[in-house]
Amino acid sequence: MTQPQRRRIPEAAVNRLPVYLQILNNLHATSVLRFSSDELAVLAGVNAAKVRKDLSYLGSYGTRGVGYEVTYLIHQIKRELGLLREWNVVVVGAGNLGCALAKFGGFAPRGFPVVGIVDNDPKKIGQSTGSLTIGDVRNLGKIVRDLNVTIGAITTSTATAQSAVDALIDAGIASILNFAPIVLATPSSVSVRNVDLGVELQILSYYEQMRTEKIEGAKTAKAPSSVSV
Amino acid sequence: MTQPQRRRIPEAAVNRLPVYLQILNNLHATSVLRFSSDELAVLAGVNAAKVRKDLSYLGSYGTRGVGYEVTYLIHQIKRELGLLREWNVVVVGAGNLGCALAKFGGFAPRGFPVVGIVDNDPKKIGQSTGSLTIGDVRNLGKIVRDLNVTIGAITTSTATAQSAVDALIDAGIASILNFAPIVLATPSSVSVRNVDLGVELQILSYYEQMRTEKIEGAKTAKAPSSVSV
DNA sequence: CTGACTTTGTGAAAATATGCACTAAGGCAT
DNA sequence: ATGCCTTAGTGCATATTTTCACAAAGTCAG
Repeated sequence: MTQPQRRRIPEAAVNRLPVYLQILNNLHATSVLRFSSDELAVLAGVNAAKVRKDLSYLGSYGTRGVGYEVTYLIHQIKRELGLLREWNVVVVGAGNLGCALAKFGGFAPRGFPVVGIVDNDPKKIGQSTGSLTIGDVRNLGKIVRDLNVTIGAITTSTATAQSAVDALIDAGIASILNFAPIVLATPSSVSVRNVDLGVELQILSYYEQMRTEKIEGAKTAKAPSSVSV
Repeated sequence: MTQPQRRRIPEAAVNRLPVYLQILNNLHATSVLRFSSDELAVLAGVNAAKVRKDLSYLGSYGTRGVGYEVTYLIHQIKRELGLLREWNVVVVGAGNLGCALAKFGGFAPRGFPVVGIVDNDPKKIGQSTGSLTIGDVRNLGKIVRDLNVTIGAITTSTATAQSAVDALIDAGIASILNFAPIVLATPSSVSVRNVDLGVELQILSYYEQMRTEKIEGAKTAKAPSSVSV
């Protein structure tokens, strides 16, 4: 064992680190230099002990009696999340959403430049969207190789989403952001994050209904106040 | 206690029910009449015991030795999630995303019609997007009352998201779908679901980095294969 | 230098969630 | 009818996550 032995961070904590990072970036923008676990906890809407435990997975970067340094912690979270480098993204499916993602410049500055977009529709292939030209999904392997892509975003129709993910996996992609409302079949070595507004609305519906019933009858419903997707 | 005593469903199960529903709707569309917990488990990418336990929170609606009826289970999940009625949605923030949500007809048929959209920009107020006219955010209270809105979607800039949520809460809204990359301050009686692609990409980045390191060194990284937001 | 005060880092307890493995029930062939 | 086969429902063990509560470690005033 030559390396400083990287701790495996619990999944629940990994899901919160980007939120902390977001907040710390804001603090930094407003010239705040230091923060305590309590302050971050309030801003993130979580328990202070949870903040400390989450941050402790990164190492012991706080000072007792004082707190944490904003810029230093930002660096440590970025290091842990792999944000000290860029990860190139390819979009599969050049519909409304796919083109919007390709045009939207907001990801490049955060380290996730969209470097390619492909479709299977001959009418779309060759057209341009933003600064990109829509490629042929059959060339996905070459695109991934040539442009050093590591993340694939699926914005196809539901019907073609599975073949899109198959193509991405064939091309060697192991990280997928899926916008199609379908559960993709993937090997366990591949990470998939699903973004499905329908699912989110239905979850809200459940707790809304609980509240409605509670008012009418006398039930006990406890909804999670805030959930990060 | 007059009612048949509604069980409180664990949060983790609530998050999965919409996924099951999605799959069952597909099965129904392909004329499948029955399914076993095993079959649904494969399609949903989860453990069969988990499927059975999740479905058992709805009641005992399966038949041993046979399985579950597709249409009956669809009905039961909808009932539990509160999807037997419609929930009206108002969009706050008439930018690209907000207008896209207003125009996109995909939510109305799933029970979440977008009935209003508002903004604080005088230049936008009065213009139309899809079949809706952009209203003044200062009239939110009236809009919510008149159109019987229960869910608010925040698609404003990050800077105005908190005032948007304050306005929604003032108007009596308790279910919020937030697209702004910020943690909203809300009373605990309000449900918030956050949709933040930056967060999703950063989580993918973490596991991608783990894989990369694993290949170079000899580490143990275990990424969750698929996660529903 | 000392003692009061603050805040981290972390064991340990509590709460949730998962998954195994078995029992109970129903269908179906004989 | 009988008995085999299948699959739901669930008790229980395990794993994960959250929270508490306190010792350790630092700052700072005097």
